[in-house]
Amino acid sequence: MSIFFSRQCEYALQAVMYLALKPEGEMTSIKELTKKLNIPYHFLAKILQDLTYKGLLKSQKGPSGGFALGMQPKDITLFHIVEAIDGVDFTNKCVLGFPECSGKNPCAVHDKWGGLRDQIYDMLVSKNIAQMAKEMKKPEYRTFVD
Amino acid sequence: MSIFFSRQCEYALQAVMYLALKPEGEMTSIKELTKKLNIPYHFLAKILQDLTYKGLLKSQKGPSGGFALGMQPKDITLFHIVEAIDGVDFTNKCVLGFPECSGKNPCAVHDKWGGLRDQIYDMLVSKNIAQMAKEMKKPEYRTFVD
DNA sequence: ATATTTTAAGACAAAAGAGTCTGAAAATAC
DNA sequence: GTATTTTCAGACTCTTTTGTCTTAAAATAT
Repeated sequence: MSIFFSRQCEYALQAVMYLALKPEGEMTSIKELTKKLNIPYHFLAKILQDLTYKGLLKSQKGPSGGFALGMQPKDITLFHIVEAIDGVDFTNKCVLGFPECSGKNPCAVHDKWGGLRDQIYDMLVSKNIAQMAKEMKKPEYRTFVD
Repeated sequence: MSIFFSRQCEYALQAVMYLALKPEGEMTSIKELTKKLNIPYHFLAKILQDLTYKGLLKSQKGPSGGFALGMQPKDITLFHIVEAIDGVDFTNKCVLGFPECSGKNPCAVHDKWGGLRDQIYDMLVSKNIAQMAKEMKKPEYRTFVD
């Protein structure tokens, strides 16, 4: 099982961050993405199509075609991607699964989780996708191997 | 989808907290639990059997039988239950799903998530199950309806 | 125009998660 | 000992998630 995001969503986050490192206007093929990120080809294809349909990416068919960001990098955050793929139920659901849990009728960790939820949200929106991706390219990190 | 724990795990957490409110030695039947917590009967049965096998609960067959805590309430935390049902991969896996993410090769949110992970852990171990359950019984809360 | 390279679309398969059903086994009560 | 009440065990089904495969459609290059 994945930790917090679905597998699809993890792949989406990784792919968009990878695209964010490319020079504006340059298209990247699924082939390159699956190779570099080690994601099943057709599975990733569907995810990228989905993100394209939702406007986060744009696509181009034919030779030298591929995918690129559909908006300005500074206007995209991890939260946008999570929103598009997994939805954002985590912002309002009880972490222990009590259906009746609410501010007036809180579960035992209601407030604690409330704070954590806000911090998770913050983690997803505090930097844009270009900043995020750049962090990962630093020579001492190199999560994206050339 | 559930937020952070699997459905099974949510049910397990809820059931154990419910049992923690019962006087020591008293057995509670699946029937009562499913009724009060609104969990599918046979599904809960399997979960309780699992927790029993792992020593967190004890069981008793026959009339006036049922389930009860298998250890002192003060020695059980939410973490023990999560550990038994979902496992604790969340304590060491990358939240973005990068297989190669580590302290030496961190993803863009590695440190941020590290802090959050610790806080989640803390949420699960800072109080024992009896304290947790009592919070939920407070008259002004009443997540457990009589 | 034709061949090539790419995404688009949808059916399909495999695996995991959630939930159901049935019958056996054990404990109790009578 | 018999009937009843409970857990125990396992097979089964349904749904969701993950992943694969095939064919079509569009764009490009020659």
